[in-house]
Order: sequence, then structure tokens, then C-alpha cells
Amino acid sequence: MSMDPAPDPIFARLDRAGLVQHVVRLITGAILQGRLKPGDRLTESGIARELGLSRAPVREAARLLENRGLVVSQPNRGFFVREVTVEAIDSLYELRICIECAAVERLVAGDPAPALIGLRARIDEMRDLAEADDPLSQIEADMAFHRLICLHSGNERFVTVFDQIADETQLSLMLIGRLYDDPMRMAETHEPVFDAIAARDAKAARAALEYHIGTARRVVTDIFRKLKENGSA
Amino acid sequence: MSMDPAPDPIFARLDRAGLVQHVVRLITGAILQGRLKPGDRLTESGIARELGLSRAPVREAARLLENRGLVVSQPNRGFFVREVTVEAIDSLYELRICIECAAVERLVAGDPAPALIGLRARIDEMRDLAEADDPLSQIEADMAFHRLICLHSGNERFVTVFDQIADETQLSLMLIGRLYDDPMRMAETHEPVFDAIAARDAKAARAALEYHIGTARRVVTDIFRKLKENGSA
DNA sequence: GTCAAGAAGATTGTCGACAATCGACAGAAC
DNA sequence: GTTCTGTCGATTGTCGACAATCTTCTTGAC
Repeated sequence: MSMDPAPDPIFARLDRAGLVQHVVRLITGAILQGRLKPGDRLTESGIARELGLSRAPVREAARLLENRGLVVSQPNRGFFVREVTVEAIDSLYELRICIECAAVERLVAGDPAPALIGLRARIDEMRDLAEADDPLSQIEADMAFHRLICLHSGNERFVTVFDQIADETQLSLMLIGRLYDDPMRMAETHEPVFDAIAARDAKAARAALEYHIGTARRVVTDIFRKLKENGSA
Repeated sequence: MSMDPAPDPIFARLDRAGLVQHVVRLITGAILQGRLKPGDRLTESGIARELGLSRAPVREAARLLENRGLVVSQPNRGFFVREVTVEAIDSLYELRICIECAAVERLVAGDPAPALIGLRARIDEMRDLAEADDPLSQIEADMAFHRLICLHSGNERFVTVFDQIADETQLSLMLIGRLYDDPMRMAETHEPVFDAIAARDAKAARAALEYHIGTARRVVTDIFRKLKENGSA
């Protein structure tokens, strides 16, 4: 019954089994950076040639991205970067409210202490990144904050769903550039959520989070609508 | 500008691109029928040999099943039928309540009329299948009912999530055999939900659905706990 | 008897090649 | 001029094979 008593890993297990994951990261990066635009076609042969490897891992990576919602596949036609519509974004945020509010309620119902440290760190990170004027990393800190809520909710399933929509959420944020004129606002809007959790007030936490995401929902969809009208796509 | 004015489709679009899907159905069936038990290993070479085809489509099918939660994959080890724990089932039902209640609220907020026909049909189907003593098909009618709610909610994302957890839900139901001693009860428990939707009462609909799923949640987890104690696995 | 090291078998990860399918273009029929 | 048909190039779907890895069995020392 003595399971591997930590066999002294001197060397970091070099990231084998990482080929597919590596491709995933490359494509994800290209999409989030805007180097691949919505509607663009992804030919697995082409990507495989560019990366100097076979189609198999590329294909598998594309399938993973499909489940994460970043690309869509058409039978016998291949993969395309997902078109982002206002309706899709709105649906996405509605789902987020649904999931995260339930998560935060459960989180507070349990023991929120372990989560607080990480949540605090993320908010501080947002502030630092606002000063450093690094909106991309700031968005990642934002995502990390919300993921932590799901992670500590005690319901693994919430994390699963969150991860499945995280990339798409991030894509929507990347597309519109900045949410707030004042970069500091992002950190500030998270404070009420944190406070309610720290106070162990489940109802208040739900309300604060619902307001927080709901505001983002309105802002994002509004900006996106304007972008579309100005015909940038 | 004259876009296809409905070119009179005489022939039904035949389901090509079916090899992978076919494999998916085969494996799904084997799992839901209990011919593959939780923890069982799925060797892609083995399945490929049995079906007389290459490993590629089998592998792809397994990946699809992984996202649907029926199997889990370990790097360099392959696929295994997912172990079903009481906690996982409980988490699953909590997520369902979260999603479906939001869906039914939106459904009622919009125009519930188109949905009512289908929902009514599903309940009647449950009754018929109760008389015919066909619990398996009854479970499918149950799933169809709940899927319809998500489908007509107006938020495509709700359907996506539902489909991703549908198989696992079905698996939990199959594992425990029957939910109610009286097969007719399944149809009856859906009636309040239907009535509230028909009455266009959003709050009542949410409450009815929450109660309905919540009851199922308690019953399923209870039965499952007892199954585990009696050590049938 | 217990445990470690090594060999053998089986399975996954990756590859290159062929067949099936799709989209576009050119040409024929009307 | 329009519509249909046939062909072509490109891409995906599937295949069989090889290398890397894991599991199991055997072997041997203590």
C-alpha cells in the first residue's frame, strides 16, 4: 500500500506529453493576440508544415480548442476561428453569472479562508498591472480571480465549465481592447466581491458578483456592438 | 442577392461523416448498458481491432467521450470509463439546477408557446413508457424534456453545457436502475414544472424545476450511497 | 519472503501515405 | 447569358507502421 513516497525528483519532469499542449498554446496565443482573426481557416496540413510535425497532434489540438470554443469544425472542411457575435457574448456572460454566483454562494457557505489569500493576491496583481500598463496580463489576472471562486467552491464541475468558457471570455475581452478607461477600475470593481466573501455573507457575495459580472456584460456587449457598427469586421 | 429560396429539399441530408459518430454511439451504448463498467480500460487498439478499423477514428471518438465526461484519459495510459462517485453525482445535479433553473426562467420570460408542445409530448411519452415498462427509454424521455427547456431558453450556451453533462447524468440514472418504485411517478413529477411554464410564471417555474431536480438529486445520491455500501463495486 | 533491477509484452504518441471529399474553375448545352 | 457538368487542386478522413512509454513478469540479491 506504500504509494510512491516521492522518489526524489531531482530533475523537473521535462514536459513530454506536451506536444499537443504546446500546439494548443501556440494556436490559442495566435487567436488571443489577434494574429488569427475570427472566420480564419485553420488547415491542419498548413499548421503541421509550419511547426515541422505531423498532422496528428495538430488535429488533436484543434479538437481540444473546439471544445474550449475557440474554433469550430465543419465536417470535411476543417477548422475555423470562431466568429464572435454580440449574442454569443451575451449568452456567455449570462452563463457566467449563473455559474459563478452559485459558486461564490457555496464558497461562502463553506470555509472561504483558503480562497481569500489567492483572491487578494489577484486584485493586488490587477493594480500592479494597471500601473505597469499591461492590459493583457491584467485580463489574465481577472480570469484567474474568477477561476479561483469556482475552484474553491467545492464543486469541481463549476471549474470544468468555467475552463470551457474561459478562453472565449478572454477572447471577447482581447477583441475589445480595454474595458475601462481607467485601468485601476478593474481592481476596484472586484473589491466589493472580495469584501462580501471575507464577511462571509453569502447573499451579499452573490449580489456583488452578479453586479460585477453584469456590469462587465453590459460594457462588453456595448463596446462590441459599436465595433460591429463601425464595421471593423 | 437572391439567397437560396428554399430549394425544395426532396432528399433528406444523409448522415455522412458518421464513422466517428458511429463509434461514439457504440461506446456510449456499451457504457450506458453497463457492458463497460466504471474503471474499465478502453484500449484504442483493442476497440479498433474489434470494429475492424484503424485507431484514428476510435481515438477521436474517445476524445469526444472525454469531453462528454463518460471517459477520462491519462497521458500515455489511455482511456478509462469514468468512476462515478457520490460527490460527482451531487456536483452534477447542483450544476443542473444552476443551469436549468436559469434556462426555464428565460424560457418563460420569452415566448414559452413553442416549447410547450414538445414538453407535453415528452411527459406523455414518459407515461406511455411507464405502462410499457421500458425504464431505459423513459430515462431518455426524461433527458429530452430537460434538454428542451435549455434548447428553448434562447441561450445556446445552456444547451451546450447540458449536452456535455447529459451522458453522465444518464449514466448515473442507468447505474441505479429505477428512480421511483412507481414508474408513473416520473411523469407526475414533471407536471408541476410544465404547469408553471404554461402559466408563464417565471418564479414558480424556477421553484418547481428546482424542487423537481432537487428531489431527484436526493433520491439518486441516496440510492447510490446505499449501492456503494452494499459494495456492488 | 521482500524488494530492486531488468527484460518482454502491450499500448499510446507520432508519423508519412493513400483514399474520399470539397470548392473552384472551365467548358458544354440550352 | 444562364445553368449544368466534368475536371482539377487542395484538404480532410483513414490507414498501417514505427518509436517512446508504460505495465507486467521474471530474475536475482539480501
